[in-house]
Amino acid sequence: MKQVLKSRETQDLIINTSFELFYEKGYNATSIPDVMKKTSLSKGAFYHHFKNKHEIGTRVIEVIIKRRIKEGFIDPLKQTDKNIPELLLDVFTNRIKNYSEREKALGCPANNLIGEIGYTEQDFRIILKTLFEEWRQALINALEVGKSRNEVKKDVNSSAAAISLICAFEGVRSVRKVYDDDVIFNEFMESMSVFIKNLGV
Amino acid sequence: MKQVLKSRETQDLIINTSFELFYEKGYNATSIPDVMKKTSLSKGAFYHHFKNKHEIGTRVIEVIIKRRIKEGFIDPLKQTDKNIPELLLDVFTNRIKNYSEREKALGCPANNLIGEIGYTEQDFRIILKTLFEEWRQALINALEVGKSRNEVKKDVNSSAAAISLICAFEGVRSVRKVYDDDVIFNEFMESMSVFIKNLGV
DNA sequence: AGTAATACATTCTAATTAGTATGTTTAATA
DNA sequence: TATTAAACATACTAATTAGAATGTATTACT
Repeated sequence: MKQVLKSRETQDLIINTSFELFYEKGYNATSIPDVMKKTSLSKGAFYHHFKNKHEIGTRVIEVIIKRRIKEGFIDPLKQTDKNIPELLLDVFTNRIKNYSEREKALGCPANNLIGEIGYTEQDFRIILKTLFEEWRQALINALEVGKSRNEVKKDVNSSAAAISLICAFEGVRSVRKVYDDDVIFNEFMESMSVFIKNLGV
Repeated sequence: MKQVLKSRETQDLIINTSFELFYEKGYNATSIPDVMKKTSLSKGAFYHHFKNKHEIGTRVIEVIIKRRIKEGFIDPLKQTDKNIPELLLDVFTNRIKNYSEREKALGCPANNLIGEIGYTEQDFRIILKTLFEEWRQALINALEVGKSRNEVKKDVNSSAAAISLICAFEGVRSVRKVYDDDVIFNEFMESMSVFIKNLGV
């Protein structure tokens, strides 16, 4: 097999496996031997491709977590031909409805990582900030389009509403982890729906 | 010094120190030696008073985290002589305004712990669930009192609104960790205020 | 074809960890 | 006051960890 391809494949395997373990056990509770045991590769393979644990942490955020949020939350917001309040409702509630039991129980990978960030690991914070900022801008843009088409009230503070939507969503995924119960999601969606309708004209 | 008093004092010191380190570095990233170095006591002292790390984890949640949420969020909700929407606004926004830089940067201790919970550590989850449920009930009760006094719309789903308030609050403390910026809190409070006002008649 | 570089595997070290076993001192009790 | 038990401290073990050093097979290059 071609070297560049093989190398790429191995790196992807390590990144994906790391993500799975970070998601299941947390970043700090996952060791490099843990990861490499699951890949059936050796420790040598890891340190050939990555400098240290911190580097795989950043790679996981940059590659996997970023992709998940982009595909799941940011890209769908670009369908600005749709009615904006309806689009928002759809993005935030349908996403929740389609979560697997595993995703419900384990919460949001990005949010879990944030929970683990203290004064150390500021690098992770910076990358996540950029990602959240992109998400926030996509929401602001959608709301502004909505205003211009008279689908969203003119007096809505788009930036504030955008932050609130993100916070509420991240919050419910945390709280749902504690409850381990679909009632939480259902009641949250009801309130979310009221909140979004109140943004509309 | 009396033995029971001395013992109690030492346990409190270990619990408080553990909380501080769990809060700053996270539960998994904090070791027992870390804690005991900070108390200036020995490892022997720790294992004389506690069975293992898991036990100090549960004690920290039961004693410190529970007290913080009770005093900061649940007890204030019992002033049901006040106008309910105003009370809610006060509890949720004033709390945020008074956070220290440290508390802003480190987020909510309960939420951080939730982030670290995976399939393992289900014990932590159960204790936190009871606490959140108490919080939720206090909110539901306040909203129901508000309805009975015609301060809150009759068609508000109290349970759903309660969950949303909790989720939004936990969410903003997560997101604020990422942003490291007061703008987030200010905009969140604006949206929170709109949401709460929409609950009122 | 011969040399070099890459992709790993194996082996090692040094540090850190949870937890135990065994002291020693201080306070309680009979 | 003698005995006991509690509150620690010290010293240990065994496992796990991050990461380095070194070896080997495979691919790339000249």
